[in-house]
Amino acid sequence: MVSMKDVAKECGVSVATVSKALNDYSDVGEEKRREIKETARRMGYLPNLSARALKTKRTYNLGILFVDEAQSGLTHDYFSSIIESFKVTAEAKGYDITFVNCSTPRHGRSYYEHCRYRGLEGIVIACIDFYTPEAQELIRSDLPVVTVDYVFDGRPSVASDNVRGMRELMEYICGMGHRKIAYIHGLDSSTTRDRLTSFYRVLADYGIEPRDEYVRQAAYRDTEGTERLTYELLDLPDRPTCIICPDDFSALGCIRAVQSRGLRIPEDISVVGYDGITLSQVLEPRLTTVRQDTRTIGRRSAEELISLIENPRTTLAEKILVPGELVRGESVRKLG
Amino acid sequence: MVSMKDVAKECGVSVATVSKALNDYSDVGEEKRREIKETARRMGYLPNLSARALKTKRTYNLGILFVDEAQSGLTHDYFSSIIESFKVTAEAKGYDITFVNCSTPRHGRSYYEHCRYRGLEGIVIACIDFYTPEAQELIRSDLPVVTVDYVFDGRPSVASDNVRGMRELMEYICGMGHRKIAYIHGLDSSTTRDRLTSFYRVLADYGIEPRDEYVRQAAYRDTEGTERLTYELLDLPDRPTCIICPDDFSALGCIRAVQSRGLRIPEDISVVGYDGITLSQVLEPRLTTVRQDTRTIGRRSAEELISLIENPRTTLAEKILVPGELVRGESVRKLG
DNA sequence: ATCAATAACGAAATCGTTTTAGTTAGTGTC
DNA sequence: GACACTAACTAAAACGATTTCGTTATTGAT
Repeated sequence: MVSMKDVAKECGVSVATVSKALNDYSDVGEEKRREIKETARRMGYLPNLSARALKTKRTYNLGILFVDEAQSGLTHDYFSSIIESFKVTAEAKGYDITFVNCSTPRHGRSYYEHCRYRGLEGIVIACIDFYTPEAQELIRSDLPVVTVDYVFDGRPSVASDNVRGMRELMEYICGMGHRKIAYIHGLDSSTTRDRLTSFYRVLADYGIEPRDEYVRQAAYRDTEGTERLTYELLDLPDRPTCIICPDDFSALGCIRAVQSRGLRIPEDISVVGYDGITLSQVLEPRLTTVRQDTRTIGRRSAEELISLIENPRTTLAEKILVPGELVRGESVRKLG
Repeated sequence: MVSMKDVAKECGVSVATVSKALNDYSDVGEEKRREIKETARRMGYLPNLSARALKTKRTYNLGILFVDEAQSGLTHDYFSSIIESFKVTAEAKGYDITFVNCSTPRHGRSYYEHCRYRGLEGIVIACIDFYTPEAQELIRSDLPVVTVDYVFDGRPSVASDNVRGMRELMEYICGMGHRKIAYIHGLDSSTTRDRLTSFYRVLADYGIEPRDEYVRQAAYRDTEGTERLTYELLDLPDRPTCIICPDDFSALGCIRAVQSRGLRIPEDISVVGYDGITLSQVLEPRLTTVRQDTRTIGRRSAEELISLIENPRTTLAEKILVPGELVRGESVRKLG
């Protein structure tokens, strides 16, 4: 590998001058600067990041913590899209992205230790169990951290506005005349709680008495669980006219159940999802859902994180809420 | 940050001794070694990767090149699963994974230059256009490289065995009595060519005359294209009894078309996909498809790459073929 | 001519490791 | 007691950049 020393020798100057020329310091002549830059290019010089990082403490490397337990991480459309958008934004600003090692390697380091070890300048955390001691250590640490869909006091976070999203979805459903609305919600998390809150509020707004037997719980993306619970809902003496699924993917389970009972969507029963992933719009009928703005969530996370790194003193908006968008598919029937 | 110097001072020894103790060199006393390791731990010492890399030229960082043009990268189930598996394997061996920057940042470096700059020790390449000059530069470079689903002479690659996979699928379809088989194949690539080869071979094996009007082309994962082509196939005077889609996801388009013509799967027409992603098994009816072994593909890619890095002299198997597995769903009807 | 200011460059220290080549002290042998 | 060995440690030179503090030469003002 050709180093600054080589370039310096070639140009007959010192390494200091080469460094300054390449970094556009003011105290190097216009002539020399051009010559040095040109020979560096010609010789195929590439700066050595390790050496630079050693001096400057800057690695221009961001970490992304993202646990994929049982296929629900990288192969999870919602989070994958967020990551993709995060990546694009960060790269445009000159940062690279490294996965935070989570399969606890031989050295047995914690997330935090691993981030320090790897020299990551900031971390975005998404799609993990935020309540493990290890996760908490990282969130509370001195490293710049941005969390996605989870709010920790005093730390910046970017989240989908589930309160508003579910409100819009519910108002649409109620506006279509539905009064018997079932909600198969996801496992407990701030996301789930926000959506539940809106679910009950809108019911109240419309003067609808909430019914316990209409509210069930399944894991996100669990098609089998949602399928099973749908059967239960369909077997109710007074069955709902609309079923809200935890998310678009699990809605597939709901759809299976409905179809195998010989019912049609939306003629016999309405079904809605949440997320707005591509899948939801290629189903027949097109699913009514709330599209979460993953582009913006990813982009804002990156911007926030980088700003945190580059101007540590700045007080930042601590909680960024990104609104979703109601997608009126064809899976909700107008009643009455 | 606490460095070796701090640990050395605390223990009253030299940095050299600390380094040797921590790296288990033989010429440091058992007593001292234990003491040093213990104080290092107690003081929260973490090795500085940049400094180490500067000396040893080892970063324990692998690159993954993976272009996500128009949502077909990270949000692509097949490749996402491969990456996930690659990641797990590599991390278990002490390596971290960094995305190779592909959105050409301000410095305007090529893939290769970026890899060198970032100090990546090896690269796995998947899901990109292998025929760009930039990609070729990287593939032909002196960096350890493993390609997925693409074979370049003399360089190691890991690929799904599409020849065998399509053969099994076709033999199953023919075995079910189908003779009028349409194939909507993907855009040209070695994967597509392998599958086409098997498609025609099995037709020949069964003495079936290939019919041009049954062979169409759509982009992978393009539901709309597949939907449109399905209409064309259904409108044929002598329409096929079975349609092979480019992949599971695009099969959704095919299914839409079939359903909106009022036809049923598999009673009126059989439909099969390829990939075996989760989606395919939660559809109604469950899709007949070929499950590609993403776990193995990812794992072998990582093993191959790391072996290439750690024992550069070793001559390795240059092309690793990973067999898939026929998944007999419910979407192919038995004829006759 | 003198002095201060500036422009353009270089020497050398530094970042935190690794590693080579010693050095020192202790042990065993004859 | 002299010798060779070994065990256990250290000093110091890298690695490739950045950056501080000089140094020198030139310019402009007086």
